[in-house]
Amino acid sequence: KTPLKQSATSHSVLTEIQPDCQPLTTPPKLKEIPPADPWTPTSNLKMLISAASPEIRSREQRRGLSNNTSEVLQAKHCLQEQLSGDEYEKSQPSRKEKSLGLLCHKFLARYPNYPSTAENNYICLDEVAEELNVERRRIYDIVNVLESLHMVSRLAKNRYAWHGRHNLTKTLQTLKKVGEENKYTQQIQMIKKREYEHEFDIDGERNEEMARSFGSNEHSEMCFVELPGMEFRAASVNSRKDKSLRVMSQKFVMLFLVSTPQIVSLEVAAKILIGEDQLEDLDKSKFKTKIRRLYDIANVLSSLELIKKVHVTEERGRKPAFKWTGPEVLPSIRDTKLEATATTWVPHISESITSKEQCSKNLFPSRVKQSFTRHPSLIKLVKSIENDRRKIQSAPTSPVKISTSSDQNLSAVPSDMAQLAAISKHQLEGQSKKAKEMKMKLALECNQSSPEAVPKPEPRTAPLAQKSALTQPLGVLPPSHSSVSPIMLPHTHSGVSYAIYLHPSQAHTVTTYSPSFMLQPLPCANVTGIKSMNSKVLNKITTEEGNNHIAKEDPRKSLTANEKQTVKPESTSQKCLKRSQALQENSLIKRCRSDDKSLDTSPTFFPSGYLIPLPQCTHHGNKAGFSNKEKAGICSLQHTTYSSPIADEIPVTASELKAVNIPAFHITPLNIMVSPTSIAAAPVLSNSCLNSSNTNSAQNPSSSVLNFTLQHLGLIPTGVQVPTNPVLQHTPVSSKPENVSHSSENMNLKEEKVSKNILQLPDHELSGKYSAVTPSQQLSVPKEPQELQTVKENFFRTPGGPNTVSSSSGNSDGTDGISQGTLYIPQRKLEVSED
DNA sequence: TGATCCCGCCAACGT
DNA sequence: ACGTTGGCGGGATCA
Repeated sequence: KTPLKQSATSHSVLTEIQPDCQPLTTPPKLKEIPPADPWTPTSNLKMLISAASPEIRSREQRRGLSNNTSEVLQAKHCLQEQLSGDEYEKSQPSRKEKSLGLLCHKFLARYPNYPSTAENNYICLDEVAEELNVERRRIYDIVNVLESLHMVSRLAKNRYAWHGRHNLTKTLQTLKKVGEENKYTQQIQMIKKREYEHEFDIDGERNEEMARSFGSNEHSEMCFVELPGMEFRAASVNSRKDKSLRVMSQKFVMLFLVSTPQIVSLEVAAKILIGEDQLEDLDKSKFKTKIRRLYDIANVLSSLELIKKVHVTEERGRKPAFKWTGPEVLPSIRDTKLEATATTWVPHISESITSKEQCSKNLFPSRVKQSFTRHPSLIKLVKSIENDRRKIQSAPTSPVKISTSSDQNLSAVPSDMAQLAAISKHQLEGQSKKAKEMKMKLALECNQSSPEAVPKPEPRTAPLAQKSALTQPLGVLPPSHSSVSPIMLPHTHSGVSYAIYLHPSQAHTVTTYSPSFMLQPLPCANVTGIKSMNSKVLNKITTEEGNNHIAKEDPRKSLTANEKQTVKPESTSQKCLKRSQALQENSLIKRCRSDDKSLDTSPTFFPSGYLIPLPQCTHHGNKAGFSNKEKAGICSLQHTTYSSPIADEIPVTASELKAVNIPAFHITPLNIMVSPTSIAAAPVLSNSCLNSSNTNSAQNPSSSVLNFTLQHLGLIPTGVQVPTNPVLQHTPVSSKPENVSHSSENMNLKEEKVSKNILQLPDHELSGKYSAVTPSQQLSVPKEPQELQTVKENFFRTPGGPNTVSSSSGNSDGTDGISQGTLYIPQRKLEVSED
């Protein structure tokens, strides 16, 4: 049968992850095949035939491929099984053979991980379904999750474009950001806590729960997160009523990205995704359905090797879970920068604020509410807006764009630019005052910070970025090292800032790494970004979940785990104590020690105050206003409410909002010297430009300091020295051999109306445009002082690494349901076992 | 058994 | 009206 042959080819491809498997011809090839088959005049007929003996074929194929790797093994197993029952063979392809995971492998095998622009990577669902001998329905399942990762995008009915992993990094970054905004971390904690309480059947103090759920749930609604380049196209083609799978898939991924041990149990995921768990009417059936769906998603994510199945063992028993095995997701440079700009940092601040909203909540409870109420659409809007903003920002600076005068799109830009510039100016002025104030504060709070360190205020504000910025563990830069501190400090001064003082205990929370916290006498120590590295270790090892402990109480109390617990008002805490105590004492102590070592410094003091720039929060809102017109309308209203000082000052029209958002824009026309080869780098540069503009290169810490810091953070091995050029540094950290082909697949960007896109980059690559910077790309970027600065900032900012999770602790005001030291999650012992 | 999750009905949409 | 998508959950398999 001819069809088999086709499938055979795909199987061979199955072998594994080889990125470049036949990048070129997949689509055409597929097409060819059908004609080859004499027996099937019609596709339908063919389908039928294939259906008749799919298992047989697959078997044959597998045998042929027996030399292949893991896949083969499975196949063999299947075969063996079947062998035992000869007669049955035909009847049972065995469920596994039909599994979505396997199907997905086949599907993925057909397309290169990094398709070149040249080839037309179109996917015809019908063809694929046919070739893979599956019903179209199944293909939808796969495509939907791929779409959620922007690995494919729908061009038209029955037609998709294959992007492979080009956009993956960017997508993940975006998802992570959104996840943080949604306070998924806190939600997870909540759920765990609840479970815990449930176990003990403790006094049903629903009050807290109610409050908590209240806070956490609201945003559970979220729309499909789009990438800058792709959304429009897709939107034009199909209605965006996207519901489940796509969105669910994204949310699921977010959970991994914001979790510190990057392990998510199905149960927790399902609850969060359902979102209504608050009501406690855990609809059994609904829950069950959710789980089912999650399995579907997990299967394809597994095929993509982004996650893998594991089991977490708790007192309760073994629970299915998945562990993130995908790339570490670092905040994009751009984002980081923005964040930096947006937020003012105090070195010691260990607190992390997940979202601006959170900030706003804390600061202004009353107002906050509004912001919280973000409608699902809002989030989306914000996202898209942000994206737009980025584009715009990058545009001016991006060399390519400049060079390409030919762009028609550019024409639009100028006017916008002008507006933005004007606005930004305005902002700057306002901010500058505040900046001064900030400086003052900083100076007071941290002796270390030298006046020079304080950069001038930057115009650009990055709303979203804020959250992450706060996340930074102050510990990274020990206060004692005054020289260093300046670096750490974000130079941004967004206008009004508020100082929040955290208790040491809270500081703990901040730490990405929860387990260690409690014991640490010195908050700073905890702060140390121990980050994600741990996660690896954690595997198979017992890990505690729900590490975040938030305590409002006096810091001293929190010094030790025991003490801390004692402090806790809740009865639960006691119980928790019992359970967790032993554990804490054991492993935690170890960790602490190690931490201490690394930290060495010991600022005994914990001035953990951090300044939160309100304006930025506002900006967030502003952003929303910014992008899509339609959305803009909606957004603008809400945002207005945000009420940041700045916002107030400025009329809130949508257009204005836009301007506000883009402040960075004018900033510096960077003279970016980009190496010709690295077009992709351009975006990066632009980012750096923005940030760096304020920053003096002089401020940069000595390389030795940098090295020291990095080493302590575990970002680089002790022996390693970071080259002067930070950019290069990056490589070790994130570099994965994903070679970034600068080539961009030329997704039909043209379609995008976005004039702002300056992306006239010759290669049009999505990644390039959007600044999805891959490690390799970064490398290619010529060193610039500014860039250096940026990189450094990134490092410092993300001591926690990809895993850095903003802890929930932030809300001291309790506005947020979760906040209030009340959120205490008992540590539980988790055993993660791989399957 | 509980964990997985295939299968395909059928509704919501698009054309 | 018909074809495409894809939510959904019964119930078969797997471990």
